[in-house]
Order: sequence, then C-alpha cells, then structure tokens
Amino acid sequence: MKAKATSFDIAYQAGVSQSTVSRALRNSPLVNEETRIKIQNIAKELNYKVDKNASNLRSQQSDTIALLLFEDPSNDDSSINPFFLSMLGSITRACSNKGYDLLVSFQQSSNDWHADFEDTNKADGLILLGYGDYEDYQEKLIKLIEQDTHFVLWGAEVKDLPITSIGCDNYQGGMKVTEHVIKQGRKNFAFLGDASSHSPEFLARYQGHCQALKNNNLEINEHLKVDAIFTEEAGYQAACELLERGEAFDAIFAASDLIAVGAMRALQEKSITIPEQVAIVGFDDIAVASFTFPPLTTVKQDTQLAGDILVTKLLQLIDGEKVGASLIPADVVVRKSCGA
Amino acid sequence: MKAKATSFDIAYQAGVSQSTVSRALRNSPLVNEETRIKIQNIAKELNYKVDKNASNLRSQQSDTIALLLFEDPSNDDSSINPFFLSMLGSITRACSNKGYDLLVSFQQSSNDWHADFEDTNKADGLILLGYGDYEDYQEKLIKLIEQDTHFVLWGAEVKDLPITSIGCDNYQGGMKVTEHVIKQGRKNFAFLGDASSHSPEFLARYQGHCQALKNNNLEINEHLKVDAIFTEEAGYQAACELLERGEAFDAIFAASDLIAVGAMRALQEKSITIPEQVAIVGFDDIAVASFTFPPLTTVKQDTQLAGDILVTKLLQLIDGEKVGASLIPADVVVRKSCGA
DNA sequence: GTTTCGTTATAAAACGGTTTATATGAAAAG
DNA sequence: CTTTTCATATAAACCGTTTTATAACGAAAC
Repeated sequence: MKAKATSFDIAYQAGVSQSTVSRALRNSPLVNEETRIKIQNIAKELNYKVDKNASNLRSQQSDTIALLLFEDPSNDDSSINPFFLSMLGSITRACSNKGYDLLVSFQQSSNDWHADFEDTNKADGLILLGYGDYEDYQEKLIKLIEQDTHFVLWGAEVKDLPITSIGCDNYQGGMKVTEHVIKQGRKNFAFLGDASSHSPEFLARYQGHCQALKNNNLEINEHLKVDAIFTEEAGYQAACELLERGEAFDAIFAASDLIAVGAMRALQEKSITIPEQVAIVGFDDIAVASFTFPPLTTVKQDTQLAGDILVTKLLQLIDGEKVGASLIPADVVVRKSCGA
Repeated sequence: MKAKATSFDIAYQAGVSQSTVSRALRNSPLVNEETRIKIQNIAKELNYKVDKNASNLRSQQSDTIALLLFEDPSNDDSSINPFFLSMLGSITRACSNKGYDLLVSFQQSSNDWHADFEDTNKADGLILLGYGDYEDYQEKLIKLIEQDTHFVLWGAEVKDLPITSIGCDNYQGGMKVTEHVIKQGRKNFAFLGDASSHSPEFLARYQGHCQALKNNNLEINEHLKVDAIFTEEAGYQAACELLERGEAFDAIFAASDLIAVGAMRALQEKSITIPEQVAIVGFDDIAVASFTFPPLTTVKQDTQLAGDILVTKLLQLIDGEKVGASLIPADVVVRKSCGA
C-alpha cells in the first residue's frame, strides 16, 4: 500500500497551500467555495482521512469521552451487571449521536486508577458508572476535582463535593413500589440490601420504602432487614438468612433485581410460593426481570434517558458551563411477583 | 490550574535534555538508572502524564482498538442483543489485560460506515461484531482489505475473502443440542431461524441440526422450518406461524435464545406445555436463558474465551503476523426446557 | 491616483512528544 | 600516549495537523 495521503499531498495536487487544505476540509469561511470544492474532491479521490492524533494534538481536544465502569471487586470474573450493560448501550448511542467517540474501561479494582484518559488527552471528559459506594473512591474523586477533570457520575449525590451526579430517583422509586405492594394487602415487609452510606442508592431506596410504610401506618421491622450487595448470590444468601430468623413476613423489597432473583431462588427451594405466600419486588428492571417465574415487579430506571443526560451534561461541563445534579424518574413496572 | 507539565518542564528541573526525559519515562536502556529514577520522581511530583496525541502521532500507533457493533436495522431503538453485550464485556476485559484501550461504536445503519478509526489513526485495529449477514457489508469488507486495515470479525467464515474470522462452532453446537433432545425421545423437530446464506451462523446451526437428525434416521420436515431473525419478537411471530401450519411437532430448535424466548411466549399463550408437549432449545446462553420458565436448554458460547481470542488475534495481525480463522467450542447447557 | 478595506491565500509557528544522527567523556586496547 | 570502544546524553528532525501573523490583490472610497 502506498503511504497514506496527507494534507500536503492534497495541497500539491490542488496547487494551494497546506493550510488552505486544512481549512477547506473543515468548511472554514476563510476559503473560497470554488477552492473548497476542488480540495474536497481531491481529498475524496485520494481517500484522505484527517489524522486525529495530529489534529487533536494541535487543537487540544479529542471529541472523545471515556466511560469508566466500576465493578465490585467481589465480582471477579463473572458477568457484568446487566444494568450497567444497559447503561453502556445507551451511553454509546448518546455519544455517537453527539459526534463523540467513546472509550470504555473497567476499573477492575480500586488500586488501579491509571486510566488517566483526560490527563493524557485521550478524552475530553469522563463518565463514572458504578453501584453506589463511591465513598471508597472519595479521595480519587477529590483528586479528579483538583485536576479540573471534567466528569459526571452516575448515582446518588456525593455529599460535600461539587460533583455533577446523575441518578435515578431512588427514594421515589422505593416509595412507589412499596406503596403498590401495600395496596395488594401486604403488611410485613422484609428488605434485602445494604442500606448504609456505603450504598447511597440502596439507602435511598430503603428510605423511600420506609416512608411508604410510615404513610400507611405500618411497622418497620428491623429484624426483617438483611444486608446484601447487589449480586444474585448475595440475594440468595440474604434470603436464606432472613428465613432462618424465623420472623414472619409476606413481602420482600429487594434493593436490586439481581438480589430479588437470588431471593426468589432461595424461596422456591423452600417451596414458598410467590406471590401467594410472599410477594417480592426488585429495582432496576433488568432484562431478566420479565422472564423470572413469576415475572418480577420492579422499578424501571430509564437507561435511555439516563445515558442521554449523562452525555449531555458532560458535554456542557466540557464547554465550561456549570451544571447541577439531576434525578431521573423511577417508574414501577407491575408484573406478577407482587401479587397484582 | 497551572498549565499541564510537559516533558520540557521535567527536563529543565532535572537538568537534562527533553529527549532523555522521553526515554527515561519509557524505561529505555539508553538512559542511566540513576538519571532515570531522578526523572521519574520529578515526573511523579509534577503529576506529569504523557500526551497520547503527541506520542501516538510520532510513533504512529495508538495502543487502542475499536469495536464496531452491528445491530440489525430493524432493532431501531430498543435494547441491544444481550449476547453482544456479553461479548462487549469480555472484549473490554481482554483489551485492558493487554494494555489496550477500547473504542466502542455502534454502526447503526448500513449507510454510515464513517467510523474510520484506523484511517484516522485513532485505533490500530478493528473488531467487527454482528450477527451473521456480513453479506450486506461485503463491499465494505473488501474496502477494508484493500486499505490494509487490521481487523477481525466475529462470526462464520466469510467465503472468498481473506478475513480473520472467529466464531463459535455453530455446526457442532447445533448437532450436539439436537442429539441431546433426540435422546429425550423427541422425533419431530421444528426449526426457527433464518437458515440462509444471509445468516451463515444460523445456517451452520441448522446444518448441524440436520446432521443430527440424519445420524438418528429422523426425517427433516421442511414444513416445520420457519424463518426468523434473531429477535424475541421474530421468535414469537415464527412460532405463531408454525402453529398455524398445523403440522405436528414435539420439539423446537430455535436458532437463538431470543427466538426461543419469543417462541415460548407464543406456546404458553396457546397453553402448550413445555417441555411436556413441546421441548425447546435455543442457542447463545444469554443471561435470560436460566430464568425463563422453564429454564431454557441452550448452547453456550464461551464469550470470555471468544473475547480473548478476538483481541489476541487482532494484536497478532497488527504485529504483522498471518493468522487464520478459528472456531470456539460450543457446549450444551442442559436445563428444563428440553425435557431432561 | 493614492489610500483603505475586504477577501482569499500563504508561510511559519505551534502542539508535545519519539527517533535519528551526532557528540562527549571515560575506560579499554594498542 | 594515541586510538577504539562503550555507555550515556544531546540537538535537531519529524509526525500531520491547526492556528496565528502576513501578504497579495482587486474593488471601493477619497
């Protein structure tokens, strides 16, 4: 293959200077239309493509954003949380709509924060995507802020830090889905999930849940609350623990669909019928939720919208605008598992 | 924020030349250990990061590969095929293990092939990921070859073109899963899927399926074969069509899990019991497969391995090696839907 | 017929590294 | 003591653009 054509080759063929070529290809008003068309034709003919490294180097922007996915370390090699996968899809789409390229990277464990995409000028900004627990990363977030890195973060608001976070309205979601189950006549709710400051999203869901109970004069029974991280296995374990406690309950609110799915497995092993004996609801509306048996009632986070907002706000930040946090509505998706 | 430090700043502080800095930071043997350590310390202190655009420009390589995802145009805005999402995950992991960055892009429709990642030097090579039907893209593949673009392709071998394709052993998979169902005593098989040259993978699965029937002296009934693209909706439609034909059958081999899931929905609507009246098996082993009711027997494609091989082979191509196509084993995952 | 202005093009200077060709000084060889 | 050799460092060229500072030219203004 002959060497790749450069803007100089085009300049030579067109009988103009290289800078004119550069301008013509970017439709600069500084070049006469006739000249521009001639140059663009030659460029097409030579199959010329602008060298992004050169152009990015000079212009100091990459038209690229980087997506950093945080996986829980416990989730070593298995499959990725389907909710994030779904987000990833919508973010990719949103980027390409805006004419940006997307770099994807997994932050596999907390010790390697070495994907310095913006520092190295590979990207103009970052999207941080993980499940709660940014506390572990707090010092790293601070470092990002200090370095004036442009980034947005999926999840609950990070307290005391000026961070543009975009998240689902977990509180509303938890409240709405709980109220829906209450309307089915359930009174004794168990909660599965880590409702601590380590998981601000789970915490918000739990608080919404509690609010719904209060609004309906129902008791919040701490004995029916079991910790669990967001995985299916954790859900299974938590449900087993719950059953061992021997406390009576007729409904479960799981902080994530994966937890719910794991819990269903545990219940079914003990031949507890869903939703007759125990109603169960989750959160996220992952693809699997509509295929469980019975299908899982859950709270849908609009990932399409979320991806769009994440990208849009990030681009605004890059443009130097000030943008605040925002919440995306959470809607209950009613299926069979809640006894409706 | 003060201007970002450059290698010149470090050179100045260290009292050496800029080229020495460049070498020191890349652990070149041309620089004395003492000097190197001094320089690296200063770099750390200044929070210096190599500008990738500059370094890529000069060295003419990006340590980045691009993943192009082909979605069926019919699948306009809905969710992405979970199988690809799973591949995406494993490819991302494989890349980061090899120290490469990954650009992700959706080729939304056939008309915009403008993600010229390699031509623009944004990436050193390409991974093409789609479901069969590369025929539509044939001319574009030819163009890629002509331009000496480095790329690997997921899927069946493309005939007559020197392309490094990596795919699952669809033939074996189709055969093995069919034989497994035959062992359960089923004799009248329906096939749902587009078994044409448009979908070389589905075709191979079908051919393996037929081989298994032949090996067991069973009849291949063309009336029980219904076309379907790879989506759930297509599976639903195809199953309805199949039922309307009125031909008797006691087993379905669906060319993909999504088709199988759609077909199950159709059967259940007609109150046909699975697996008692009709056994059904799919292909891919997407996450949903283990949560359907009954859980779906299917053929697992090892996406972890696939991602690894795709990346490894692409890097070999980039290194100038010749690498051939390869097949990944397909293993039957037995669940309830086949009547085992 | 100068002067002024607007349009279009150019030459040259970045951008921040990597790499090639070259220099320096000390140790080894003659 | 001179010549080679080796290890280390440097200066300068280069990668292919974008951008800034200038120039050239014809038309309009004076």
